[in-house]
Amino acid sequence: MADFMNGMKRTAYCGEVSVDMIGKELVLAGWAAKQRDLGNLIFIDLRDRTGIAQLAFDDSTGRETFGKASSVRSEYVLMAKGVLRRRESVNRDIPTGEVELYVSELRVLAVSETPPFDIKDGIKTNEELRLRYRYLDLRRNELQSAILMRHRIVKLARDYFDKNRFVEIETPILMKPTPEGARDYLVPSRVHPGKFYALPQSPQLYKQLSMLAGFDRYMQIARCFRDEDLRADRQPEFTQIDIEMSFVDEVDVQTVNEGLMKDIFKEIMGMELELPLRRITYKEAMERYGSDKPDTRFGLELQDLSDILKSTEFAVFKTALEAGGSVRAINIKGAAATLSRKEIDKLADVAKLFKAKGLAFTRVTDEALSSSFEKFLTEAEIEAIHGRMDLKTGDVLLVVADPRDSVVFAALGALRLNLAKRLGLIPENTYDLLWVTDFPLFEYDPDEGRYYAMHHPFTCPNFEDLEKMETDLGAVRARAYDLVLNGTELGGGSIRISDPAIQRKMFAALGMSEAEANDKFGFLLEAFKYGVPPHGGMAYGLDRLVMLLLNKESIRDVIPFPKVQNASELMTACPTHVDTKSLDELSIAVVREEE
RNA sequence: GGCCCGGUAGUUCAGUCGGUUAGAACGCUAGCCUGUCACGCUAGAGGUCGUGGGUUCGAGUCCCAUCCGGGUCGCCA
Repeated sequence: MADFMNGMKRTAYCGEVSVDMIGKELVLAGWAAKQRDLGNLIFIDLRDRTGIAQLAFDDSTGRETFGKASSVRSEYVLMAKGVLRRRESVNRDIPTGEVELYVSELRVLAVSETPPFDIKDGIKTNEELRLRYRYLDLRRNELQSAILMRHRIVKLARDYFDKNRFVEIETPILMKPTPEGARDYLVPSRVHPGKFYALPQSPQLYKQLSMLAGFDRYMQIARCFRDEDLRADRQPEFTQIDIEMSFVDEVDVQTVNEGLMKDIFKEIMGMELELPLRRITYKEAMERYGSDKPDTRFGLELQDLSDILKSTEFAVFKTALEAGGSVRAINIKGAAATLSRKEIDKLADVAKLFKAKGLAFTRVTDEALSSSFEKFLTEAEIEAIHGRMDLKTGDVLLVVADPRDSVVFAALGALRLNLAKRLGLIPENTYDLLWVTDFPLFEYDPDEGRYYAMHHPFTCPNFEDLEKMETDLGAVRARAYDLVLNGTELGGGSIRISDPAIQRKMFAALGMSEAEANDKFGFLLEAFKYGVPPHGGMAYGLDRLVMLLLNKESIRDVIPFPKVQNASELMTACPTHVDTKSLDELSIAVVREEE
């Protein structure tokens, strides 16, 4: 049976014992990371969340205590009282390596089975196993420091916004389903058979109503839920740092958030951020980087060749241009040596993944120039392209043409990232933070044949584009902005519509009747009759921020208890079946279920 | 829903052209060991080769299906 803790109180953390505590009697507590039994001499590495301290036992140690020490195995929970002394041989690899606790009393508070994998940093264990035993994986320093960084960022954000007179307001977790946008997680109502709540995809409407209520500056560390497929940087349940402000324009919101970023980079990373941050428009981001979340840590920028080729006879380019599309290219400087014909064919597969029909190229080596398309062009066209692209010996030019600009951007944008990674063009330990502004208000869905709100239907149009709300939806710009870090969207926000007339235009543009708008958002429209301050806000993905700051590949590495790709949790094995009684109470009949 | 990658002792992996008793390291168990810290030495245990089916004289290896995990496209207002 395990020992009790009675009468013993921890007096120090393992990682914090130091030479100036030598001679003091201390009580340490933690997990046995390692036991080294040398016969008449035993050492135990005791681990807690601050680090490791060495416990020492020898033949002057009481027989019972020595016996316990020799029975200790990995992950036993121990409490040890003793006097801190200088080690006979110092370990320079750990901060506490000059001292050890010479133990007079040892309590084994809990034994442990041999853990299914080693609990140490840098292990290469299969993630499935680590997730099944997440509580063991979380004992590792690597994960502990990620969770600690989360804590520090959240604390810092709360302090920062408090200092700037923001109020943290808790918004409901059970709320009205929102039919547009991501799929909702639904929660059945027992009291209202056949009716459902939804978990929030974001506290959007409540934070806007908080502005209407006069709180003026709102913030929340908000848990959000989206029932969509997962990715390395996407979980069904995630955390946002969510804010909303009244009597502000875009720059006011951005300025407050830049201040937070500056504090985070300074306090967490020890880096000075230059403010104001760089701003580029959506249009420029797409044209130069082929992405609305451009990674600008490296070049490989896109160039438009459409004007040079406007009267070309080459069918591939000609049909793209005649249909209103474009021909664009990137020059991969000096890559001819590394990119063989075969490699370029593989790049074509990448482009095809993004619906490009093919990838045209020119490869210039010392020996020869090989090109998939130049034989179809005139001398003048070739010369103009080489000039604009600065094409020299050793370079590889990649060209994508398509009737849809979006395909050209997506394909070249993906190639750009792919090549930068492969060729090692991305500098390490560089954090490139910028605003992308002037997003389009609408996005066309060719399948449905209609426009959707790119952000959400409460995003304010740019006033200069108001008349286009009736004539040219695709050209209307939104007062929306994204914060981008190293090619990942960290957060986004907008100035909201506070004018009922503009809101009506918005719903009309989305093909939503007045009745439909009232049914879905009636409470908001009603509220907006009673004095709406101009307002706007922003939300950041906390998980992504921590992931990027720690240079992790996956968001799972910074979430304490994450879900796997099929949205289940391996440790508790949820979701799960529920008993018929529970379903009956909810008036729910299951028509199809998983084994 | 589509495509791609992976699954062999507790863990990380190797396993040749389909061939006889499936290996290594670490971990684990036992014994010895007074300055270790990747302790050392000796001995030992440990396998449904993800699962099911098929081809074959013979399958970890080939084929089909399926499960699990990862990446990605669609999706993510």
